Parts: sequence; C-alpha cells; structure tokens
Amino acid sequence: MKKLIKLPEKFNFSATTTDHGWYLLPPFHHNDNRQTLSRVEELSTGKIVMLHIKQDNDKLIVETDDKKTLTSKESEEVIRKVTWMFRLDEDFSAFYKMCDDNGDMQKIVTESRGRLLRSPSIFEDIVKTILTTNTTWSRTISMTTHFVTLLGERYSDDSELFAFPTPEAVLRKDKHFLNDTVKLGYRSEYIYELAQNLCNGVYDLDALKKTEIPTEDIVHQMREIKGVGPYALSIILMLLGRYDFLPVDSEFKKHVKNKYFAGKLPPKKQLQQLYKEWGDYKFLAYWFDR
DNA sequence: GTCCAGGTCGCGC
DNA sequence: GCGCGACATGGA
Repeated sequence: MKKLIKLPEKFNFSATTTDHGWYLLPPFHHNDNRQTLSRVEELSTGKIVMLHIKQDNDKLIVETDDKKTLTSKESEEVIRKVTWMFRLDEDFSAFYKMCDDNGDMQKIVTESRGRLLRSPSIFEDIVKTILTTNTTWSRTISMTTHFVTLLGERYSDDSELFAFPTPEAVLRKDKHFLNDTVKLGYRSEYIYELAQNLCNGVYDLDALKKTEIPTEDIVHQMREIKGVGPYALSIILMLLGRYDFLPVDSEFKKHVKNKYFAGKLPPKKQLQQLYKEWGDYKFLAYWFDR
C-alpha cells in the first residue's frame, strides 16, 4: 500500500529526519544512505504496520507492507501520524524571516531546515525525553531499545522489530518490571506513573497537539509529570512546536561557554537570557547555532 | 574503586 | 525561592 502526501514548498527530508536524534531511537530505523525512514506502528485498531517513508520531489511517499490491507480509517491514521511526525502543517515563515536577517542563520532558510522529527504520540516523546535525562546518549539508546523490545507489539512472528509500547502495555506488567527487567533505574517510577495517569484519563496528552492551546497551559500540564524538569519541559515544548524555552543542560552550557564566554560559564540568569532576541524561536536559534 | 552522564525530586532553610 | 544530597545504571 502506497500513499502520497503533498509537501510544503520548503522541506528537507534528511534534515528533518536527522537534525534531532530521535531517528536513532527505536522504533525508528533507517537505511544506510538515510533516504528512507522506517518504523513499526501500532494503529488504534490494533493493526501493526511497517511504515517506510521517503521523499519524491514535492511529495512524501509512505509505503506499508503489501500483505496487510488498511481500511480507509487506518490509512487516514497513517497519513495523520506521518504529517505530525514531519511537522508538515507547521508554518516556519516567521522563523525564516528572522533567519534572513541574521548572517549566520541564512543557510537555514536556503537549506529549508527547522523541522525536527517527532514521534506520533506525546507519550512516546515524553518517555524518550525522560530517558535522555541524567544519562549518556548510548544508554538512552539501550534503555529505549529494551523498553520497545520488551513491551512493544512485535511486527510479525519472524521479526525482531516492535512498535512503541502503549501506556496499557506498560501497566500489563508488574510494577517492578520496568526496573528489574527493562533496567530503567529510578526513571521506572516516572514512566509507570505517566502510563497510569494516561490510562486513568488523568492526562489527555494528545489533546495538547492543538496549536490553539496556549503554551502556558502545556507548561502547567507538563510540570505535573514527575521526571519532567526545566530541561525536559523545553524538549517537550519543542516537540509540540513551541520554541520559546531553552534546553539548558550540560550540552547547552558547554556550547555557549565555548562559543560566547571564552570557556568560562556565566551565572544562571545570564544563561536564560541568551538567544532572547529570537523570541518565540529561541530553541531553534540555539539548536542550529551548534 | 570512583566519577559522571544532554537532570530532577524532595527536603531544609 | 534557592542549595544540596540522593537517585539506578553502565562506561571511562
């Protein structure tokens, strides 16, 4: 089954895919030349499909496996999810306008960059974000791989590829499974609690995808989630298309220390003031400044 | 063994 | 509102 999605005028497939590290985390995977991004996806009907996504001129091609035919509702879900993952509905004109006025950032416009790959669900993005905190990237990969492999739905009997686990799948296991078997350490409690709050209807995270929701409301919601501090909040807001919070972590400090302060870290207040001339686009300004 | 990683929580002040 | 230790785990 093959679907085409019309692309916005300015779009860069490989940049959108690789400018943020999510494409290296399962269930995302890619071929060697990075022309195709793939992932196993569990649809809301329970059907498990493999998505292969690549660009063909002004269209995105989404191929699913031939054996499984999709209902029109399932096809719509695939299109909706891919559109979300690649931010095809997002308007970058205001950001590009600011880049045009900044010598070093003009190339962002000419290269049509700015879009950063995200997951189909907020649950997945929050879990992954929590798995990046206070650890190394290689352990983020291994924790995510364990989480997906041990709790996700298998693509097919002869496959070692899995979909990202649903919150329900997390709760189907014993409370200590995340710690004892998935080896998520102290983060286990955060993830388990998040899954509980989603299943109980305490949170309705996918409602936060709507652009008309004020950023403040999202900030308020995210602050409730244990394991989400200022850094994780900034990442999650970025994933939701809100770029006004800086991800001040060790990497941020390392970058600005070397680039703007001759190797000496300025006080916290001053860190928060960096990139302030970028207004609603502080995150992207930092991200593409690296 | 000890330190630390793209932090955050919960406490005490 | 701020400073501080604890937190699981694996790699250097």
